[in-house]
This record gives sequence, structure tokens and C-alpha cells, in this order.
Amino acid sequence: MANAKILVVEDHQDVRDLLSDVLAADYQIVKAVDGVSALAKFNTENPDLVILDLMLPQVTGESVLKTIRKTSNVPVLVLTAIQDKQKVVSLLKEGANDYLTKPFDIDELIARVQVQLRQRATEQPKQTNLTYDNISLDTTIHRVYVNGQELSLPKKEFAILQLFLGHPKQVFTKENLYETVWGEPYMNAENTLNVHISNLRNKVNDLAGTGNKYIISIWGIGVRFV
Amino acid sequence: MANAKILVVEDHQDVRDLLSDVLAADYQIVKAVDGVSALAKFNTENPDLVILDLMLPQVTGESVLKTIRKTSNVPVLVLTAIQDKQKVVSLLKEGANDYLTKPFDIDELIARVQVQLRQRATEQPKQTNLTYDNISLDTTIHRVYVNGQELSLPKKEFAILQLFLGHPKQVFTKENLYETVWGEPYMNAENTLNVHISNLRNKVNDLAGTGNKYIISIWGIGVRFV
DNA sequence: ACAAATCCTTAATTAATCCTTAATTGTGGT
DNA sequence: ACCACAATTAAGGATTAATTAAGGATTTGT
Repeated sequence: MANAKILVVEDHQDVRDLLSDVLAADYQIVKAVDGVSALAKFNTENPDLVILDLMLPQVTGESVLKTIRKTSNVPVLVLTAIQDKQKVVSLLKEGANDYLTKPFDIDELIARVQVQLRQRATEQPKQTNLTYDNISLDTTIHRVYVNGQELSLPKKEFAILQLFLGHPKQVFTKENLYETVWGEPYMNAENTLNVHISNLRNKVNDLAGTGNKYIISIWGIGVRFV
Repeated sequence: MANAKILVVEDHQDVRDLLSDVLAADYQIVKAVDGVSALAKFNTENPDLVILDLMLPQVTGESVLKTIRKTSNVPVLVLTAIQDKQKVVSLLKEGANDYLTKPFDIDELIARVQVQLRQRATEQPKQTNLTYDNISLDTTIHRVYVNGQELSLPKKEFAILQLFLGHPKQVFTKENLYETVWGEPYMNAENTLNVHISNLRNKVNDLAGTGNKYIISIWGIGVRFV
């Protein structure tokens, strides 16, 4: 799975840093230091995999696992310090997908992470739909519908529309918009953004009909979507 | 997964009997004593999970795993006598889903079997017959029909079409597609996937007629089947 | 075990689409 | 009417996809 997001839950900083250093090359890493923040991060970040240390202050790892399993089938890889077979068995039954005992071999960890993510590849994508008025956008299927008609958009235009739909009515400066979509500094005099907005506007308006103008520019300030 | 079928590949009779005794209560067991009979049984019995001892006479366990992975993504749980981390890592990368070192704890084995089967349970139920529009595909006899005409496809193309029919309209990235069908990391610049898609598209369109385009690529994103 | 057929991969070529640049035209504010 | 910014247009260069053909690997049949 390309660029998967991994939540690392570990209270010891050294292990946490080791994990995130090693995995950061291939994955997007989110860290949590205890059970409470783990659940918070889990809900907001929506990771594709969780690496969970069992020994946590306050809320235990088992409890975190249980809570996660109430709402999600995300793969969970458990780290445990003790070699306690019975605990391991009960963990696997409670919903853990795999475990490693510390100290773990880092190559094995990476391999096991890959195994878990590999299995997720064909599952139904999580539906993420954005809708505004009669424009809707599905990021996973990469599809846009205007008045029920399908509209296929190139990557950049799609990304711009996605940003607009996620924050309707908000005014974006050119700089703001460019840096979010392109991920590069603006260095003004980049007319390319204008071209993309123009193309996007044309396509949306063609399907929306009757001068419905969604993408409106504010003179000297930026652009907004209404 | 209720009443799943498990293929146990193990040359030592005592271990083989132990496994099948323990698992027989909950699963349907098929046994094999060496690599050759393992592959034969695998193809005829179509198991839901394989427990594979590495140390086999003649054809090794690694080789069996490789062969299985050419045509199937069935979960494979490897048994290994030696505590060799490097081998374990390479096994996981070659497609093994999990491993246990002998002597193994029987409860842990059962738990790990459950984990593997549980993950299959959330996926699309495996259908032997997939149909979309006037294309149908029968996995058991490895046949494809387009407009009632039979179409014989090589393994890779068949696997790709099977994936498409199982998830119509879903967009697959090249990486996603490749890793699912090949079971290997993508490492970009793999043109072979494009060639297979091209061939598949030609064959399907030839029989479908009148410019019916089923396999549609989305520029910069991936491919979908509609 | 050998030969024949089939399949998979690689590499090179061609095609399609997108992104950017630059020049031109349009628009609002003073 | 003038200026500064915005929008449009069209052309090129850059990316990505599709096709083709050839060689090597694998499978099949005898």
C-alpha cells in the first residue's frame, strides 16, 4: 500500500523514535505516547495500521485494542515485552493481527508491517465523499459528479476542487492555494495556478449550467468557492 | 470463517497428526507429506489456509510457497525449526503471512490460524462465479466468457480480470494492482503490468465488439473496470 | 527428458494527456 | 483613461500510458 499511514503507540521515547525513524522512509508516521492520546489520534488520523505497545501508562494496550476493535478492522500489530504465551493468545483472539516480543528485530518488524498492509490492498476503499450543492467528489474513486453527470478531472484540477469542497466559502489566497496543492513555495508570478482555475471553472460551469458560478475570485485577495 | 478448509503440509507424521487432531474440531483438514503432493492437493482442494513446514523432502517449503503465490493469495502459515531471523524476513517478503518456530505452542497456533481466517472473513466472500455486464468468469474451471464466447486467458491476465470483476468501478493504482496480483512490492518502472493490461484489453474488446471499453485507465491515477 | 508451445518480462517506440510558459485579452478600481 | 491584476488562449515540453516485438523462462505434451 503506497504511503500508508501508521500510528505508533509507545511510551518509551527511544523505541518510539527508532520505529518512526525506520518506518518514515516508506510510510507516514503518527505517534502517540499513551492510551488516551492513542485513541484520540486514531480517531482523527484514521491510520491504515497501528503498532501498539502493551505496557502503557494509565489506559493499557489491551484496552486500547478493545476500543479500536469496536469500530474498526484496522490491522493492529502488538509489541510486548514479556514472553507470556497465554497473553499473546488472548490478544490474538481479542483482535490483534500480529505481535512481536521486545527486543524485536527491526527487519522482521518491517516485514510484518508489509504483510499486514499487503493484505489490505484489495479491500474496499474507505469512502470519502465531499459534497456541496450539487457537486460531489469521491477521492478514493477519483471521480467528480456535477448535477449527476460524471466529470473526469486531471490531478491538479481535482486537488484544487477537493480543497474547495473541503472548505467551502473560505477565501484562499493564491499563495495559500498553490502551496497546499503543489506542496512547493509560491515564488509569485506563477500563472499556472490561474490556468488551472480557469480550466476547472470552465468544466464545472459547463455541467452546472445557467451561469452558476461556483468559483469566484475576490479582487486582490484570492479565490473562494460558493 | 465457518468450516474453513486447511491444508497441512508436514513430513513428520507426529506433528502432522497433532495438527490435524487439534484443528479437526473446527476445520476441515487436508494433509500432504511433501512438496509435490502439497501442490497437487492445493490445486484440487482449493483450501482457505495453508500450514506449511519448511523442511520437506525433495521440493522445499520455500519453493512450494513461491509456486502457490504465483496463482493465489491464500494465507500461508509457515512452520520453521530453526530460529533464523533472516530466513523469516525473506519468507515474509516472499508471501508468507505468518510463521511459527518449532516447537510451537498449540494454543498460539490455533490463535494465529484464527487471525488469518478472520482477516479473510471481512473481505469479499470468495465467489467462484463473477459476472459483470456480459462478461463472466468461473474461477474453479478457470474460464472466461464474453458475450457467451469462451475466452482462454493466461494466469496473470486471468488474475487481473478476476480482481476487476470482484471490484467493479473501483479504481486501482498500478501499484495496488501489481502487488495484489503478483504479491510483490511494486518498485515502480514495472512496465510488465501495462503489457498485461493491454493484452487483456485487446482480448476482451475483440469479443465484446462495438468499441465497448471495459478497462479504462485514469491518467496519473490508475485503472478501473466499468 | 526433450521439444514445442505458451507465457512473462524487458526494452524500445509511439501515442495520449497533462503541466507550464508566455503572449494576449479582459476587468475592476482609481 | 490608465494601471494593476485576473482570465483566457494556444503552443511546447514533460509525464505517463499503450503498443509492439524480441528473448528468456516456464509449462505442456510426447
